[in-house]
Amino acid sequence: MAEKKKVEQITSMDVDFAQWYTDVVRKAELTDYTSVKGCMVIKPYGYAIWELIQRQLDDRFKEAGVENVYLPMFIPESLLQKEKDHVEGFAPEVAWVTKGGLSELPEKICVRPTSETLFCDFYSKEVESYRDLPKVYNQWCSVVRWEKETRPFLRSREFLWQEGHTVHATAEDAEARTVQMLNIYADFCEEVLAMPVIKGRKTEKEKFAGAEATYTIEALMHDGKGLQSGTSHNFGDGFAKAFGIQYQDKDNKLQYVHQTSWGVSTRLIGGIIMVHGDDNGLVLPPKVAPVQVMLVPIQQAKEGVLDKTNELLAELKKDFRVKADTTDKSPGYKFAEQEMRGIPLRVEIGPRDIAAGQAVICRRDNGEKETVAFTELSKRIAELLDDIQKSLYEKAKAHRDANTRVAKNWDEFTDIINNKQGFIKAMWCGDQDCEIDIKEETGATTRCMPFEQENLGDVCVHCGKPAKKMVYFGRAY
RNA sequence: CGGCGUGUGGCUCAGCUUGGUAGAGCGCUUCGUUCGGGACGAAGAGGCCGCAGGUUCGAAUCCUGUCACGCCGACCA
Repeated sequence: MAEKKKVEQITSMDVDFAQWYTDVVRKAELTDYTSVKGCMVIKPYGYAIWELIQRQLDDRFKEAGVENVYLPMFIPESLLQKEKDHVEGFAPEVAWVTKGGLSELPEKICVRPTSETLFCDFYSKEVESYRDLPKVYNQWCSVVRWEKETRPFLRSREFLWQEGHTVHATAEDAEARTVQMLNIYADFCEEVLAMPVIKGRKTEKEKFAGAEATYTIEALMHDGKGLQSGTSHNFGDGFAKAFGIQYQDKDNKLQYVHQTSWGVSTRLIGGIIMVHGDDNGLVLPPKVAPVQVMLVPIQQAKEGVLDKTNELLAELKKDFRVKADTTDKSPGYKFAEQEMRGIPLRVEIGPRDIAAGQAVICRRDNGEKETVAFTELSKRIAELLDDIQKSLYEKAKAHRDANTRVAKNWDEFTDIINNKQGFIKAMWCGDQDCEIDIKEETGATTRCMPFEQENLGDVCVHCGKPAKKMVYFGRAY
């Protein structure tokens, strides 16, 4: 039998998707568990992905006029409680500090689950005149939410994210900023993460605690479940009234500001894994791959092989994130290892190649191999990385489209949920009780009311009352 | 918070039913041979069996308690 010896094979995604995910995270060395439940070590390779996300997203923020700041991780209880809906939404998952050193604190302090209240407190002092507006601040930080069930990247008790918080003079300005940031997220996901997303608005039930409107980008994972990948909230003047954030306008009248907030987290890494990964492990889009090209010398003890590898490494380093694997492992081991880590391209350099003045390039996404002359290597690698980036997006989009179905009536809806998974497009009456019934009966939630509405009929898919909106439904992470 | 499950070298696990000086594979170290899809040989290092009580001459093993982690639900990025 030509059966290869498989050392510690990962679980197939078709057998058990959740186990597959856990295996990939562990074997690709993205994270490790710690002695605090739900808190993970993000290992160098995983953190490098986050740094690439951070850098490229931050660049887009800066282009959009965003300034970075840093606020404390502690919020006094009294401050958290100023906005009623907000505190009710977050209270069940807040971690509290009750002691400082050996003495009880006079007032409990919470570890930020999100920083709206701190920003509001800050803005109430910072904003006086219409000339002070707008303020477009963002912070990169971690937040803590005491979740019951945790999974690496998808739901941890402490996670890394960015949270933007803005104040504006008018409702129109706030709305424009909310949508602008959602568009930045969507473009980023599609162009950098190769992850297609649906843009839309959350229902009243699903919106952020304290928000007037929540916009979202929703992605479909390989197993047919949805992932809320980023949100942008318009707060109107609700927080401003709770926190007394006012400015004097040109007519010398006091006005409340209008606010927004928006965020994406390390959950995006979970999205990358579940959108692009396969049974050989992680598959990284070149734009977020810490190593885009791995050089693998074959018979590296032979005269000239290592020299050529190092020569190519030095040359390619100018244009790509490239490394050479010169460990003593066998080539087959290295191949499998690099596939597990999702490295987009592998370049094999052996005695035969060197004699012929060429190398073998192998793509992670489809396994295709080709031989390329050393002189053409850099050019070809650039082309291939570009092509992989595009192919991954196309493949993910094709998968999402193939798993997005229209349900015209309740029979169709339940059939899809029970037998096919994926997104369901259906008409909805807009009634929250109906939304709750749908969830209880099927486990499906409203993912969003997409900006791009289609008319699929006149009546609600569940209750038959007149339909108000076309909604994406699905089971979600 | 409910259900299920698991805690034994770095990892995956066996041993537990029927108590008697702690095992395997992988990984790791050193040396040598290898190298085009997870190579091989030789010699080594490494564990008070999650924790605390109890039973016993004797506990990884039996009893009680406790903690932790994982998965599935409900809640949530």
